[in-house]
Amino acid sequence: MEKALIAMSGGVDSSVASLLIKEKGYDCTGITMKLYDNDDIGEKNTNTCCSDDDIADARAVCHKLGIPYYVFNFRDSFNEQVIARFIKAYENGSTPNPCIDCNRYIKFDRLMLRMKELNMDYVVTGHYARIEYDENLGRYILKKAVDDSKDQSYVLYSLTQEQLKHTLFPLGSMNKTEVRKIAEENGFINAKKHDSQDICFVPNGKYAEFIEQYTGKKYEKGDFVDRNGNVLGEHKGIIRYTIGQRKGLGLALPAPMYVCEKDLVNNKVILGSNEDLFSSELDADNLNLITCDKITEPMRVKAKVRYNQKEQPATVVQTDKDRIHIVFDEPQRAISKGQAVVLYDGDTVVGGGTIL
RNA sequence: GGCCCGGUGGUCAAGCGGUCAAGACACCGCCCUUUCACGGCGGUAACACGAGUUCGAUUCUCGUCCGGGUCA
Repeated sequence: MEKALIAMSGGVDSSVASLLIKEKGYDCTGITMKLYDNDDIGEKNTNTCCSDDDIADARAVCHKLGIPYYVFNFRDSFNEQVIARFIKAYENGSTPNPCIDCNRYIKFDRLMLRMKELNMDYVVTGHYARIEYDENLGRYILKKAVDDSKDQSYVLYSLTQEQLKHTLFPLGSMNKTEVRKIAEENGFINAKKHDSQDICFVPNGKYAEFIEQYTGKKYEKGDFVDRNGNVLGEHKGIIRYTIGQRKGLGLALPAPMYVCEKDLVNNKVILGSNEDLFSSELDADNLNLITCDKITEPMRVKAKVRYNQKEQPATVVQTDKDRIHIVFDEPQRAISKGQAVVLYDGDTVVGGGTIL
């Protein structure tokens, strides 16, 4: 009997994933990764991912399913691989996506290693995405979820062949409504729990405050300037802004202005109109390709530059071992350094990288 | 002191005789969302003061007060 290690957050999705995997006959073990202490982030032990409540929920579900349950302490890895990168990215003027790093370095790396050490076969998560083995390619491929509105393939583009081979996403072909229904039918305690949102380790949504508190640093104020260099006001520290941002500028202007650029050297934030945000090319590194080893000639794909965006037609070229260059058919809004570009061929994830 | 310009929500800023007094930014809720953003919906909130003209004044006139400019 194949052994599955199920990563449970305490939410509905991973709970239902556990049930489905168990029904398929795997030898299951449920676990929750302890990624940080709420004390670390100045929060009460409620309402955040990995809180005591979540652990209790996950444990209750495992109990109901009759499978063993453990908590793994991954605080150190999470600190180094996710939180530290997150902070460093903002300090460098980028806009990080910590969920992607968490998948890349924690769930499908640290956790997968542990799974292997335990002589198990699969890591199971509640992600909405599909993994298939393609005979023609001789490769595992990652595909979008059947429920397009819940598709999470974007945050999984970094998975390697080895990782895909040892991963199961039981919810990939389910609708969210079905999942909730199954949870209710099975009397899961979290059947009606709301979906997660915000950065898990910044539950109040104020990431800049989190960074300042965590690092003990203060990020210098500076000028907001327009594209001609005219000073429009004072910004509250460059980490607080991302490309395309409109709200939170605190400026009284006749028309909406958006963050177009961040000038770290001069500590300036450049503002412009919405139209100023569009551009049709980008470079990305940190390349991970799933459907092939290498893009040998210009390739037509659909690509997206943010999680919540529909794929856009584009042409990709690989410019280096680790790099690609993309030209979109139509200019895209607010392409932001640090976010991921993910390439699709229909429902299949070709690969992706980090925008430079 | 003389002359000129201006005083509309927390901020910026429309309106210039009859408007439920625009809009933007901020703020507060909600929606969207496993990132950050964008976006959508809703909410709080203003015509400096006094006296005139007028059926009616934020809008016209005159004072007062307060800014800013300018001139000897």
